[in-house]
Amino acid sequence: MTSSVQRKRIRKSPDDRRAEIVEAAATVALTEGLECITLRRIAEQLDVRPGLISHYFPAVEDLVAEAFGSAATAELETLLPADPPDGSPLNHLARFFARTTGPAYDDMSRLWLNARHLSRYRPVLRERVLGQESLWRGRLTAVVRAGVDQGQFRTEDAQLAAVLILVVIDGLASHANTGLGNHPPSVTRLAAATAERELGLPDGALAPTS
Amino acid sequence: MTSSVQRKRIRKSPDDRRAEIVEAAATVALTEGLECITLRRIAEQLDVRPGLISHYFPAVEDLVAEAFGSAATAELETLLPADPPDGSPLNHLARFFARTTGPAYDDMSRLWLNARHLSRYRPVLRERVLGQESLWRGRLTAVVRAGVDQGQFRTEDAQLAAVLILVVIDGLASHANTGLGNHPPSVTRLAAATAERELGLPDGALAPTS
DNA sequence: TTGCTTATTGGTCGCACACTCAATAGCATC
DNA sequence: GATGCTATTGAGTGTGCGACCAATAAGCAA
Repeated sequence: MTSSVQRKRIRKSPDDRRAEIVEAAATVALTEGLECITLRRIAEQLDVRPGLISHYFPAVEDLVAEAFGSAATAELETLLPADPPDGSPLNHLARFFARTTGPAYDDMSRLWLNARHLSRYRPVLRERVLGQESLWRGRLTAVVRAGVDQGQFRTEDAQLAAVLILVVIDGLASHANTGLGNHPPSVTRLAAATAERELGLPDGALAPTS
Repeated sequence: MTSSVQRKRIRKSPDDRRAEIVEAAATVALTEGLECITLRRIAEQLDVRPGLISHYFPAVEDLVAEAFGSAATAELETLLPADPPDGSPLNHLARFFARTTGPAYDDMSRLWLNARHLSRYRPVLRERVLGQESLWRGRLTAVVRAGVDQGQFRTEDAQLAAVLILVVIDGLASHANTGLGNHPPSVTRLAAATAERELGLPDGALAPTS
């Protein structure tokens, strides 16, 4: 008959709970960074006990990888949906470029930086990052290829062009990350020009001239 | 008369000790990452007690910033010496490009990634990163400007061109970091072509055609 | 040689972390 | 309403971290 107050327990199906945990972790990853994914932090956010997180993810590293994968997949689906909605490849690419160089992409670009760095120490995360890179590259390559097929783009190697675009975007993001921040639009314009040239597009076709 | 064995103490001048500590921390930063700069780790490497490190750096964060600054400055001095040795701006730039996209730059490129990410949480480090960015940008801009003056390069805005080159290099490094690793030389070539175009150089002037 | 300054130590504190596991209570099923 | 399965808890372990500080010895100056 100890006076200890017992905690109200809410019991959920393993699938639901797992999904909840991953979602919470993905949110924390995007807003605070992957290293803030701790048992305590996630448990607090879900109002459960740390032990429960451990129960579903015996090793935190697995949860970290899962969270990154979840966030990256969701973001990619927004940027370049698998089943292309209406619009030409040029439209899709222009939107992709505009979004990934815009402020709405800040969190995700930070997360990429974060994940790439951390993946040096965490093998499980590393695999996920490689997987996502390949996914993003594939998706973008498909768009480029479609554009070539429709005569909108002209390039020798679609995949190579896609990688170049990703490299340039990552470079911009990497620089922006410190907060030199929003480099003058001129840099973004120059980066766009690089992509435009590679795809045989006229100046300003991908992003508005500043 | 306790039987505790007393440690042999080696007493050095504050300046020497400080320099020693920063150097050790810079090495750790380059090889293991900035988060491995801990009182215990650095103390162990120098064969002193953790308290001593605290004595010189009451806040570890300051040591981290110092270590990054030291490593970055040393690297820049190697890549783009302040007092240019013999060689034309084109030579200097070509060497800079070759080195920063080569394997010898791996550690430093990882460190940049590391520092940019960490600077999100550590204000002191952040300031250092911004300072180094400005330093690198300035140094590279000077080279570009010299090349323009000598008629080797042709570009409207030297600083803008310099930033674009840095962005492309960072993008390559960021990608390479995960270990997709050494992307095919073709990507590097494409990146070089971007810089060449921006500087009004013929194809292959900056880096050998693959 | 003696004395004094101070660089260095050793010990300790409090905190946050991941991980473990027996006990327990929520809930689907009958 | 009773039963059984298991999702969830509570309590605890051990590790590594930054920070603090009184005591101490190294080595310079007198």
